[in-house]
Amino acid sequence: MSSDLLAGLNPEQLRAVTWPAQSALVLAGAGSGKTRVLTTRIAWLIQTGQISPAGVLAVTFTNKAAREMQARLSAMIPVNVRTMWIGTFHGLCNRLLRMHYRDAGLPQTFQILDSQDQLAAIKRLLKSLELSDEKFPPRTVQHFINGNKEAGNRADRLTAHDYYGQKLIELYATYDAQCRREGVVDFAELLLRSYELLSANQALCQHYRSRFRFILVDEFQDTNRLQYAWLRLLAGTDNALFAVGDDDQSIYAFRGAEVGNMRSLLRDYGIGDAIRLEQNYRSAGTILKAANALIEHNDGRLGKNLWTEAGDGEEIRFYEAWSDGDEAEFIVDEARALKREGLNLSDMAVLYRSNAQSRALEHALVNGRIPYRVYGGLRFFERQEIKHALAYLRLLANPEDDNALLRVINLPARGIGARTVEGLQAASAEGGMSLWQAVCGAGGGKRATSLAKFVLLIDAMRERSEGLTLAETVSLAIDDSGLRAMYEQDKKEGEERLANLDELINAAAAFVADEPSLALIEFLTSAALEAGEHQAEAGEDALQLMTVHAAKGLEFDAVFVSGLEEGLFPHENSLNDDKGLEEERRLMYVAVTRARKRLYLTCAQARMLHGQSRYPIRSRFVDEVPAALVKVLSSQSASASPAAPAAWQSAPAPRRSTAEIGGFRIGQSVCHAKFGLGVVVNAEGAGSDVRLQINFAEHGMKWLDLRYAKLQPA
DNA sequence: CACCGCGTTGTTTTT
DNA sequence: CAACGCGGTG
Repeated sequence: MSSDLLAGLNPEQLRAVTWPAQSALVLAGAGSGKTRVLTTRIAWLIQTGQISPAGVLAVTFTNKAAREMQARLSAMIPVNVRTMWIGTFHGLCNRLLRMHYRDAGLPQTFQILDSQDQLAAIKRLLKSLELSDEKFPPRTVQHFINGNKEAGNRADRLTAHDYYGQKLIELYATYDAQCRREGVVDFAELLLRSYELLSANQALCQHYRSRFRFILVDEFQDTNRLQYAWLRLLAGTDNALFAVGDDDQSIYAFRGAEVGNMRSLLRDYGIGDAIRLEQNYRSAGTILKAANALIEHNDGRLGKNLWTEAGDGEEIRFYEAWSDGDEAEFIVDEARALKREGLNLSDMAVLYRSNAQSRALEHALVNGRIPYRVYGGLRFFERQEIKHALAYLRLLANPEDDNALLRVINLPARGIGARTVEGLQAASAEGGMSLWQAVCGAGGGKRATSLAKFVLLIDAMRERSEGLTLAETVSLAIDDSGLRAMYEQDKKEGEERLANLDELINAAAAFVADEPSLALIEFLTSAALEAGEHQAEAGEDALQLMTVHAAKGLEFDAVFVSGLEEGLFPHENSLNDDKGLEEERRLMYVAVTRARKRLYLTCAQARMLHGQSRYPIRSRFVDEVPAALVKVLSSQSASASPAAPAAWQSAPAPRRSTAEIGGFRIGQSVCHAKFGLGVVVNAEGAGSDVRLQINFAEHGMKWLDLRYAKLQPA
């Protein structure tokens, strides 16, 4: 009964769940029961007969979120979730393109390029066009292409005002031609292609419009322009677009997310006002007050204030360490203490701005014998040995896949070197054929022997794989290609890589294809689309380490937000404009709202970065937390400059609490007998052996040894 | 063709 | 402090 379904919802949640068949924007704060609202609404729509399961279209950003939604739904109502279209934008577009590959102008076996593959393809293209990657950095080209695809622009619709721009457009066009020839599709292409498929094909579009009367979108603040256009296309004028998001948690603008889509949605669909979910079920009051105060510093918000029925709870703890090592040791000690108090390590997280920061933490954790687990970094299907094995499989499925061929034509080494490959590329460009065709057509000579052997190898593999199961095929590819033998030779990393290859065989064995005859194609697709969620946790209770980005959507009893220093968090590359700074602040907001009971903020007065010591000042975000909510924990630095809460509430001007080194501080103006006026920008050393880096007005950057240099404050 | 060593260069990340 | 890319040598 629907009464069961709706039981326990608060009034706002209830309003959102039972919203009539119209478009809506739900502004869902952190910990306000967003996923519950989304899934309950789907269940309610089905239960009240407003749609059939096949009429559900629900879009998420990660596969994990999609799976969670499916799991919760099948727990709520007896329904086959496979009939529903619940998935990521890319997953759903893939589904669409597979079903209508002819209309979309794609081969049935089209494969998906992940970002790595795309970059490799672009590098290859630049090389074949003899463009220096200094003038055309591959990453810049990649960014240009993806940015334009996400704006819905094909190369032929672009115009340039200068030579450089013109070249980029040409590159874009040539890249697309290359992808078409090879039968591959990048991530942005999945979206753009399915957008074009629907907008060019009235009947098809109408079919889906009448099917998906209710479209639900999660994490709407993270959608880009093309994704919003795609949603609008499917919604047409009659369907209800139900979007859930939080502008304060928009942390992916750097890769094209448009928070502005939230305002656009209100305008485009004549939605009077957003439904606000502001009651928080996660964090203690003090933590929420801190989060609210912090995010208040941003402009142009849709506006929202989190509150809770729970009490204030504990104070927020702030610790300013001497060094990054000291900071890490502090965290280790506190984690150990919390564990003694009965908290599981897995209910505690250490968050940081960038991955490089995990090193110092890991070092201290190993020394302190605290088990930990680092999230992020290399994912399963991105590992090189896995990529190599997949490349052989892709060649079996489609020998025209130049990317795959180049990856493994000489791996393991079989006497086909760079010069030979260059020759092949020249031949393929000249003859307008794929590399595989060029390999097959190579003439006589010594080189041709090794090339002919390679053709024989791949063809033999394909023949032998006939009638085999997917797992057997994967295993065969690993063995026959010589990959296994190659890694068996490798003393250093071979063992782990072999284990991963075996894991790949296991994954293939567990893979269930929709269409058995396409099992290999489907397996390769899912490898690209789900680069591999982090593997199932080993049983051990471990402290969780991850970037703030990776922590979005998660929650922990205790959270350490570390490295709160200007230049690190907020990151220095974001300090140039207000937009960048505001995104950093939202990142901080995400970090703070991960904590249920206890929140630590930590920073260090000295930090190793890029092999150099830096002496940063405390992050402005620390100062944006009201002092009354914070308990400053004593440290050695506290005695040097007593950090009385009142003292660090003198915002907005950041106080200089930099460590002194040799009587000088970073940022200080100094005067040198010979070089004149300058500013201290960096320092290293200790005791009497101190060196300062100084930017002199007249003489530029210099390192000076304090023992010899005659330096005085200016 | 393969390997070694030097110099450069460093965000965040899902699909 | 790393990881990666390039250029030179065996």
